[in-house]
Amino acid sequence: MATKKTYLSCLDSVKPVRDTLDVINGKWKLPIIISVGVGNERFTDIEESIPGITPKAMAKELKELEQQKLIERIVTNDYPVKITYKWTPYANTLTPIIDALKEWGIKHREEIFKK
Amino acid sequence: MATKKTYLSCLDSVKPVRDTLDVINGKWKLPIIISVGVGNERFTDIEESIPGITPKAMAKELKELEQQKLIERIVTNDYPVKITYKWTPYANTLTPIIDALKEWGIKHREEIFKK
DNA sequence: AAAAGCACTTTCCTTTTGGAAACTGCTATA
DNA sequence: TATAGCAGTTTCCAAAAGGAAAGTGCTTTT
Repeated sequence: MATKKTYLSCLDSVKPVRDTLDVINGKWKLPIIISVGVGNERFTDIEESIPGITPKAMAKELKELEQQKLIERIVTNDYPVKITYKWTPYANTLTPIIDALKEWGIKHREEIFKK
Repeated sequence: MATKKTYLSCLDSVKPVRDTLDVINGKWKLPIIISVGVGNERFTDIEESIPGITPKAMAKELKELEQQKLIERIVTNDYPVKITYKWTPYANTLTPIIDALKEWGIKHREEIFKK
């Protein structure tokens, strides 16, 4: 009889982690979420607050974040038309992730300079 | 006088978050870390425990995780030579991140099915 | 002797990501 | 009237990521 499946299953963790990564992956999604989170609402303000981002990346990522209901695009029909971006309530659920990533990044930088 | 810098700075958060993302980015790094974390030690065991991964991706990501001192590659000079992969102590510092991503993934899936 | 297991590597190819630069159409300000 | 600001779009291109499939060299099991 063939011996099989010597490995241990880790799908309980891997699957939900991958579901999350599918939403927040990429270089720019979390920086944009953070920038909007601190109060930047206008396209150019968000853009200028994130060093290195291009308007092309901005537009693409903002569209995806809108579809995922994490960022809301609001058009006010005053003169002139004003476009603002805001967190949806659902974006708040990401704060534990952002905090964990931020804390690790700070410690990691210390760790690197220590050596 | 020109009015400038209407945006709010978010570099305090964006920079460390990006430092972290530079380490754990990509589709496979966290799944591999999780798999090794639950006790898979052999190349093929890790590979089989992560649906969809190829040996090519495995080899590349394992090398990077080794360089980053998150996974240790251990060669035992018995007959036959045995190669095992293990968490370094530093990998333990990632658990808050993994937990946060896992929890969000579980809730997100519920959220999607609710609608 | 043949087949299977282990730990990978190699080749080929497609898709995705990323960046630079210029451009658009509208409005507001100097 | 010219310039600047806003919210993007478009083009071009290079680099990176991702996947399928086959191969390698060694060992162990049947």
